[in-house]
Amino acid sequence: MKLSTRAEYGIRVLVALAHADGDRPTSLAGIAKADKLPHAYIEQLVGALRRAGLVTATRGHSGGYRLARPAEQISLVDAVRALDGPILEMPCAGPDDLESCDRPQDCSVHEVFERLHDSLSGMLGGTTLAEVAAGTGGPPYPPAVRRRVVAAHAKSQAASSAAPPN
Amino acid sequence: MKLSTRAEYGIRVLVALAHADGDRPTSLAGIAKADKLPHAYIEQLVGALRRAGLVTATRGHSGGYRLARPAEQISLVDAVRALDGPILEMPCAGPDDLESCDRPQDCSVHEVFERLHDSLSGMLGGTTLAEVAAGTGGPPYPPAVRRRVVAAHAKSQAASSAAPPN
DNA sequence: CTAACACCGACTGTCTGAGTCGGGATTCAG
DNA sequence: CTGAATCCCGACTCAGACAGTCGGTGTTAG
Repeated sequence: MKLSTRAEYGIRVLVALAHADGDRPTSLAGIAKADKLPHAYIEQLVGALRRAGLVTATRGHSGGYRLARPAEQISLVDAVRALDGPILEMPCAGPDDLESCDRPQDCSVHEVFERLHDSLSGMLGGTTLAEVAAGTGGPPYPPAVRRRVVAAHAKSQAASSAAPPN
Repeated sequence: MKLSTRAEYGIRVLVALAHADGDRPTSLAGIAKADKLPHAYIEQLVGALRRAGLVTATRGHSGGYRLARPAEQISLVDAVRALDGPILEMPCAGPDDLESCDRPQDCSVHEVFERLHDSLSGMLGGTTLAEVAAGTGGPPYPPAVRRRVVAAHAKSQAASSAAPPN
């Protein structure tokens, strides 16, 4: 399980744009240098972001990119989808394509994938660029959830004999 | 973002074992045929599961595999870790390796990855084989969470101009 | 002794992710 | 009007991982 560098870099760029959100566009070259990202590469990423309507570009001298909407209205799920496509790519995840699962009748795993998908897109969809840029890495996610998550984590750690971290 | 087939098949095998949880071991050949999985392949997967202490094997004629612990005590996160390694593989996710992030100071994205990781391992760690096998795809996850997740999903769908499903 | 099973290392093919390259189109400054 | 700074785009490369396969060995029950 991993997020592609496309998504990662893309988000970094968006965050940079959210930060520099003056009225003048920001050049990719600047972001690339500041964040140590390969310029030619993020160029193509940001193309996807533009086509998805998340950023707007102004060309020519002293041109650059701007967020297309205020950072509070751009969620990470938008970014990831624009860059990586489906959030969870599986033969039979996703809330819609329940039928594409070719396993005979009782595909019990199916529901797990769905929940996984929901979990992911819920978390990503619930986080806006503004929050990330502000450093408050996320929305007011009730601490109870966090606690439960951590507890489950710890429990399963204990259960497994010698589970490696991560 | 995707789960490897290793993890998927591995979970399927585990579920099969949980189902057939009599006292006699179950042969891989049977599972492979019943579930239409490549025999030679899951053989190596199940090796990993054994080495991780999730299943035990008995060799020889009419041998096979058994769950090493009751299905209620095996969570999906155990399985995925045994099969795929780290739950979320990133330069700078994971609750522990915060330092491996080489970005200068303000790696704001960092926290996002951590939350993503928590979200994933929380969901996986909170689901046991028994629940999956029983078809109740998960623990008594409070419906409130599910609702919030779906709402966020819908919201972000609406926000993006024409976001594709999944 | 043989068939059914687990076990193992090595091997292969395909695909995708991560980036590069070279050029074109646009705009602004001097 | 020339040149520099941008965005824009398609084509290309290259390495590594993933998904399997293969051939053979060890072990046990009937």
